[in-house]
Amino acid sequence: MSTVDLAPQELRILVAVAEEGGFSAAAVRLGTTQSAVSHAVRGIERKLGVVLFERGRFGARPTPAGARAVSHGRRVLRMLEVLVAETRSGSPGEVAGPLRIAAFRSAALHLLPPVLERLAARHPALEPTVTVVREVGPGTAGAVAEGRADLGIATFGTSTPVPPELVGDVLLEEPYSLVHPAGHPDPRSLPLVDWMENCSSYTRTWWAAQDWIPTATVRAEDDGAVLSMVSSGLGMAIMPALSLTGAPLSTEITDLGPDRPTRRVGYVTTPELAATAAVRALVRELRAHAKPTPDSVKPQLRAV
Amino acid sequence: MSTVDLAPQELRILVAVAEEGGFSAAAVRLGTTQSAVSHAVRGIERKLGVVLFERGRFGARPTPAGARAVSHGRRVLRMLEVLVAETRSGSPGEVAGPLRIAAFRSAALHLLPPVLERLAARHPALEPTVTVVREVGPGTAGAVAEGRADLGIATFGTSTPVPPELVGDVLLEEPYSLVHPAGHPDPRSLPLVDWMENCSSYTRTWWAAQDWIPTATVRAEDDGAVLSMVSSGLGMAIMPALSLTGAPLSTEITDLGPDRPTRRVGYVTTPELAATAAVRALVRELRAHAKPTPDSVKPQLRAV
DNA sequence: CTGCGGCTATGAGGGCGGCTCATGGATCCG
DNA sequence: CGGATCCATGAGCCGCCCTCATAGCCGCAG
Repeated sequence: MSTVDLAPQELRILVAVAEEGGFSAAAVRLGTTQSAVSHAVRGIERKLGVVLFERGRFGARPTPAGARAVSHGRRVLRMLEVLVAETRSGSPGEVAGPLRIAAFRSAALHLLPPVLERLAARHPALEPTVTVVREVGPGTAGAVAEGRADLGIATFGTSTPVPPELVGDVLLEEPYSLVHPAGHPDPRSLPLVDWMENCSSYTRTWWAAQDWIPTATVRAEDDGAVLSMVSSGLGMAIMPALSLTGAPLSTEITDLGPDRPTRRVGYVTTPELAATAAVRALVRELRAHAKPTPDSVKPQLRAV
Repeated sequence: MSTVDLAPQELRILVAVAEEGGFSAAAVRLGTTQSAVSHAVRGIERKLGVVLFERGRFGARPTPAGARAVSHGRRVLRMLEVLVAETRSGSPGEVAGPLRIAAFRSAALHLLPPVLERLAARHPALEPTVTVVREVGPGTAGAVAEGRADLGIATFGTSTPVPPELVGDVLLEEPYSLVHPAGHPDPRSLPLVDWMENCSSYTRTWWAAQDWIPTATVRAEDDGAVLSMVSSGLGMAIMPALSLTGAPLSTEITDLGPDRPTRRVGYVTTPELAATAAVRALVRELRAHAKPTPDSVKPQLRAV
């Protein structure tokens, strides 16, 4: 029956400690004392009856319970921001305030710019921020789930399942193509260039059906590096369309035919932010921009 | 750049003032003084730079901005509850805490009991509360949208559209049947008994296709009153199946044939609550109980 | 018109929570 | 062993929020 109150300041302390990895560093970030942080964390732990951080020489690491508290806390803080912003703005059509977007590299470079441009034209008071997140491990969906971003541009695949507490939709399904140095006599003799985020779960099955395999495989840092290696004549690569927009003239792109592998790209957000005017506006622009794709593509995530 | 903090207590005050319709009444509900409420509201308004309530002899009514603040505030408070509950509970499979359900009368009486029984068996620590809400005007969906309930059992019809910021799904489609006093020689000669919530948008089109119309129409308070009037021989009625479960033996029910009108009953909740373990558990039980209905029924609400 | 009974607004004062300051204790490192 | 770098803890102070008491406003009844 003991109803527990967590003040916004307390939530900020939790988040800061988790992100800075220690009480002292968190205190610096918050412009307060290490002592205040220590007292506050202790008080919160007593209120909740749960230990939230493991303390040690290293600083402080969240326990599982602490991790849950932090990620919920970030969301609550974000909702409080939204409350203030949407309460202040007179007309409901008026959208303002920050909007944090997490995207993998090629989406941030080639998908988002035109969308954000039109979004800015329609809602000048909106302040979008794009953070590039490696689409490995938790990826962009993880950034959203932990409250570090409001909306993520993600690839929907079996390799990294989307957390069930998120909602989202597929925006487009894009094909992989073969890219190789322009005018090369025998592209198939070149080594295949791959990169970390291309978990190849998309392309693995496709390769299995082919009657030839590349002579060698080279790994690169990211898809941009892959593309520059290909354009330098160092190899060939199988890359998704988004990574190939703006490919240099020294490369040649050939379609892989009807059985080519594809990947689905979409957005992910938290349920509470999906109701936000800012997120809705961005989703609207994203959908409008991705219109070319037939909407026969089934959404992967359910309403509830 | 002034980052504004709203303490949970302040949010509770906003919500209480909006729901009680005045500062004094809100103070009573919160177990504090009218003065504290007045000071708090003034302080919040100064922090936000917006007038949240119109004051008058009548008490206090929220301005549009105030209404936005209140509805966001309720959600933030709910999220704080969730934070505490999920931080404390060790395993994520463990569901506990209050769960507020809004349902129209016949659903509360005939649909929910078996569902809640199985829910209680599976999650003993869950404390469901059912509130009966008239399915007129905003109805159960309104109760959910305003944060007074976590989940609503609603009828999906054209008459009262569901607010776009909610999510939900259809659970079952149930037929209307004719109910009349048992053994009556000519039921059609009896007056038709109708009730407020039966907005008749479901049945109107059906009546239009019939070759007879009832001699007279009587209005009753609710579907329970209608049923008792019918059983007393005072009239006949067109009622949905849920209202007819447990109808007394003195009534007779006749199917209306293949073209009978039907209505769709489902659940409605807010996106942020849809991610909650408690709501998910309830939805799971609701779906399991409503299984008989073919799931070919398309969901009416979208994911975002 | 005047007193009464609803409201809310406002000022003064007090208690308590959260902050700072200073210090202590633990642990690693050279 | 001293120093560095963490977090913990106690004392004291300050500000916020609450209570109490009172004032102002309006409608209503006699």
